Amino acid sequence: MTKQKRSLLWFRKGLRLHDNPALLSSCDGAKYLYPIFVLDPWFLTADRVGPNRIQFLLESLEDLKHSLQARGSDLVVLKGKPLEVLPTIWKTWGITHLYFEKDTEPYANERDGQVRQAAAKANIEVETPVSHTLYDLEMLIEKNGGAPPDSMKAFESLLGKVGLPAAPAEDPPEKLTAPGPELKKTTGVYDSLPSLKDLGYKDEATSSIHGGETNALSRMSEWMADKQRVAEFEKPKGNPAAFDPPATTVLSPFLKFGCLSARLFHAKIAQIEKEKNNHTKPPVSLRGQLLWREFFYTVGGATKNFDKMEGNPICRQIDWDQNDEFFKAWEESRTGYPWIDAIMMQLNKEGWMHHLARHAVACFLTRGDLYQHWEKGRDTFDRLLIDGDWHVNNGNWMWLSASAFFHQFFRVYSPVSFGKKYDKNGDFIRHFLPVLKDFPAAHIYEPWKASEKAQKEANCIIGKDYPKPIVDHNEASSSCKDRMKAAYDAGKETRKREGAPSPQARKAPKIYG
DNA sequence: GAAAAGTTGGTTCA
DNA sequence: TGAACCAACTTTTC
Repeated sequence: MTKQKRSLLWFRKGLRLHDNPALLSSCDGAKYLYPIFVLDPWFLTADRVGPNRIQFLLESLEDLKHSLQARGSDLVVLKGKPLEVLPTIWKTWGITHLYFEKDTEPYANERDGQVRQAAAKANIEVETPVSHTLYDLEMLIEKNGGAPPDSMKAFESLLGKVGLPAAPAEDPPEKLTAPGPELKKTTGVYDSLPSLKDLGYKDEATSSIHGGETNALSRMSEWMADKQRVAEFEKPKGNPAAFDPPATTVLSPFLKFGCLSARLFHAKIAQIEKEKNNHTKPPVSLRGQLLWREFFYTVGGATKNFDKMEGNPICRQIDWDQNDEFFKAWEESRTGYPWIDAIMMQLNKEGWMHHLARHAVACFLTRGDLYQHWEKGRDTFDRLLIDGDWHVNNGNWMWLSASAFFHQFFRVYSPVSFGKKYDKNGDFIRHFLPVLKDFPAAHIYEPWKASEKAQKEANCIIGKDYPKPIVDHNEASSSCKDRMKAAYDAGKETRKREGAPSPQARKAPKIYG
């Protein structure tokens, strides 16, 4: 007689019921279903993940729990290293099958490999469907001849061969497989979800963006109700200074945690594109934004040392400075450039900025002004962004620092003109840097140029109440450009000497489990 | 091998 | 507001 099927459904990302193939398979023919989330202490330190993202996660878990309960199921949350927690509970619950969504981040991949091994030893069947990305990345790499595409153009032509992404999975049944009776009686499970404080966080969350599948779906519907806006979406034309409301969808945090399925979002956009004769196209269109995410996932998953400069075959080797004063000033909104400092305040408070605002501060920290290493800025974003995503974040930092993908290092954003172009009056600065709010529009982007009298009238003395600029942008950017050119030239010499990395050398490291 | 393109530059001048 | 110019990278297209 065969054993009764008892499914363990391990949520990590993919915090949703819609388009969730792992959920469907786990219910299929099962006697009991045990849905869990494991709070891994590796993530739960303020220097690795800030309170805004953890709060967003907790809200997403709360929402998921309610949705599961509404369908006769439940969710329990445990704390500990997955490799220790999982074997304990699958023994206690007599688990026969384990389901979780595939995750290609290095930490997750390593962790999941070990979990698979432990599961195999315990005779547990494991199934890990792809539902975080539009495509199975392994398949994309294979179709591309074993190496990742190195530009968006190449990626688009690869997608041309592969076709459209699969449709989202069907919705789960109204009545899910019931949880086993011992689900909540197990040692170590949280009766109700822990708070930030319970998890050891001293600071409160300050973001106005709140997590969960319910919020994700309503935000998406609301945004897409205006079909014309979807059809005309053109990323480079967005306004980085708009914050109430922002110029983009702000769905990225929901995609990061899988509260929203990329495949569902893609299908909804494609539907509108079908209805409209005129619509923008990738890479600038709204659908194109999902393709950028997919591009960075594909390249990031198949490039050695993707999150480092050294030993990274696609990353230019650049002689970045190490100046902790500069870096701290950037991180703590003390550069003396209001446009830059206001964006960094938004990052700290909201855990989200417009894409172009990210460009402005990333360029300023690296090739534009301060010549600090992109890895340091990457770490700050990774800690503070609610949507902080390993693949996308690393990819974009290499892009902005002209280390990979983008090479026109002589195009530098001005920390004064760029913001002014969109927000002449400086409302964005006034909101996020209230110390400057009384400066007239003529001085708000360059308050150090205001006379002593004007500074007094604005109740803000530059050098005392708000810092003077830490560098002269014209001097700094011109020196940065010279150094970038020298670094590029040196790299060219090296490549000539050693030859470009062969496709073989660029072959994907085994990180797809 | 030359020309054009590359999701999102800045400044100046009419 | 838009065109010309700045200085000049790599990849793609022809």
